[in-house]
Amino acid sequence: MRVRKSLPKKKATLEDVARAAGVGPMTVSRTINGHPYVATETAKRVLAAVRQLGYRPNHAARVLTGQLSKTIGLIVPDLADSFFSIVSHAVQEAAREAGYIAWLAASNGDPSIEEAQIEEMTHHPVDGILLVPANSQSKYLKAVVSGSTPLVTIDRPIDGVLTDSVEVENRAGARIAVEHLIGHGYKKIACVVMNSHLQPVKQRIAGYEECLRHANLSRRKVVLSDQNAQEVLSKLFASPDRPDALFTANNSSTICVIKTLRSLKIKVPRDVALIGFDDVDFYTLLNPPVTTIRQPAVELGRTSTRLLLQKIKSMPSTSSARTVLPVTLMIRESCGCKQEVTT
Amino acid sequence: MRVRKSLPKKKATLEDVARAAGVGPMTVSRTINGHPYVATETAKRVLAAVRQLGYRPNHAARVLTGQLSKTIGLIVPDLADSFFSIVSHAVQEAAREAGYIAWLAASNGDPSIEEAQIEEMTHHPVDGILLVPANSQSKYLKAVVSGSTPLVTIDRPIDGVLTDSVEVENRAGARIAVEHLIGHGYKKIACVVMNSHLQPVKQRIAGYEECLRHANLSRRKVVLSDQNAQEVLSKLFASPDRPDALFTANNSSTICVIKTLRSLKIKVPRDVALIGFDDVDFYTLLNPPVTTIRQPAVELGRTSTRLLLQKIKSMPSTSSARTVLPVTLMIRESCGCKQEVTT
DNA sequence: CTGAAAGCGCTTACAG
DNA sequence: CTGAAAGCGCTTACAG
Repeated sequence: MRVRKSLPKKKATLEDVARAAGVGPMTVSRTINGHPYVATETAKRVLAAVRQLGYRPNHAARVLTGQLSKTIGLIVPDLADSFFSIVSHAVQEAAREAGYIAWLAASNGDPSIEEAQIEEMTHHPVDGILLVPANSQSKYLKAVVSGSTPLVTIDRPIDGVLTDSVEVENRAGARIAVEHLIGHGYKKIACVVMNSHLQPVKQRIAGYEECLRHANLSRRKVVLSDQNAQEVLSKLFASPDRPDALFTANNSSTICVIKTLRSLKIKVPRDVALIGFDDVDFYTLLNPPVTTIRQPAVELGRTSTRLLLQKIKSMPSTSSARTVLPVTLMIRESCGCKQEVTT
Repeated sequence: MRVRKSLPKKKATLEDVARAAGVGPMTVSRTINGHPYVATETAKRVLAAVRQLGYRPNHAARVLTGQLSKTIGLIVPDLADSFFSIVSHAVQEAAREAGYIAWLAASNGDPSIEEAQIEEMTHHPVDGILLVPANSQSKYLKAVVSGSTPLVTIDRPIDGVLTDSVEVENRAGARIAVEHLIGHGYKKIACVVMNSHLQPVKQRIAGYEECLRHANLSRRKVVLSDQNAQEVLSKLFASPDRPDALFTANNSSTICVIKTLRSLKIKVPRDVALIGFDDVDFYTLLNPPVTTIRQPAVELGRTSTRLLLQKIKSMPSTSSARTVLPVTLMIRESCGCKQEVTT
């Protein structure tokens, strides 16, 4: 813990330090920035003065002279969402460890808010932006990609342009889930989705279909909204070929389905099995505990931050790449597996 | 959506605009900042030039001349925590609406990280800081409060100094919870806590004790950790006067208790009733749904942001105040209440 | 209503 | 190894 006699009214400037150390401003600047060619003796005097005055370089002045701002922007649809909040926390941490500040913004999934945030960030300026695009088709985003601010997308790519992106194995993950259901002997596996316009969800659907086609089983995609869930699912389960298993392709659909099945008195996994994509801690507390595909949220945050920071250092000669992170099947009970009650 | 022919390599400066508009730099500055005394005709020309050049004021330059940075810092223990992530989202939103940037940082509950973050923020500088203190007793924090950066604490006060703080009715909320349990006829109500060093938790315990003292019932405080939960609770329920109801004073203890009771085959509410402090969406999905005291997380974020922004505007003549937000009893089934299954 | 001057605190060349 | 000069892009007084 630093001790300070009294909080100085005016913050010390580089010149103050120079005067106190009896050197020129440049020597202070060089010392602080770890430049070579500073006599060890001089450096000591400067450092002493810095400590004594509690000097901290003025950020604005540095930026004004063309230095990096050491700030990255992160834009997610919703900071309160469990998945994005984990990603955000990881980004914040990785940024801090690298001496970077994280400017966090939420778009609420609104492309116009997203655009305004990006405009602000690029002009502020930040050194780079981490983005979970609200709309993959956005023309504006395409233009940003070819702009001068390094950008890395998280979870979702931008259509039609080559960007650095960090995603998860959506397609393969869906296949793993569906294969597991097939392994249980289920024949009528339906895929339930909300927000089916999102890239990752589309990929999960593709994985689902691919897998069933392979197994020669019939496919059935059910698009849900919070409003029509009751009606759609009750119809689905009243139909002659009602499904014996469900693959819910994202968190919101998993929750919606669980709620609705309960009110319809359809028991999981007795009446229908269930595997969801995207894991949430609370799923272990549900009855039955929900089997899911877990996404590496922390890794997503750390990896994308690292990538962006690299890109910032090596601009503009960098080529873009897609990084795909593996997912894990978390076997619990909603899929039909039994599980011992262990502590 | 703004259209740009080509992304200009160099950003336009105020002087560029002045030249394009055929006026002096000051006139541009005044126009942009909405000062009076600019001829409407001139203003029009300036604005046209601004638009045409895609001019955006340079933030660093403004800050360097002593303007507000229009940035506030928010430090929470954990961005991934459901409660703090909701608060953070609200802060971010309220800040954006006011034209402010939110610099989000997580302390991980570590006072030394917290201190480093605050130092960085104050020197950056930010115009103000929103803080969920990791350690209420910190000497460092006390010093910060008397510093020149406006500070508002969220959820937890700083001991021994007068700060602006926005909290919730911890004490009264606990009383409401315990009174509800008493209303059910329970006589042996234990209070289970984790992290009992935190101010809000202490207040909840105080409310619990106050209420039971009033009702002339015996008190019993149980301090839990994830490691000893199994042992402590099994002992508790093996004892002759085992509790017939539990008040879990925070989210982590609620979850830990629910998990442990399950593995001990103790049914809620049949064998023991339960009310938790701090509500989480998922509690509605548990069996039984958990009755809780809900904290107004969004309001906490919005109110504290508003307060901080006010303080920034009116510094330094402001007096400090504690704002206490009301909580709500969310009656579900773990307390012993029956509930119709409604959609 | 408008503008030229000076300065915010730093850093990048340029000279020693 | 060290320093004086100029400038980053804006704004605050100060003059008209």
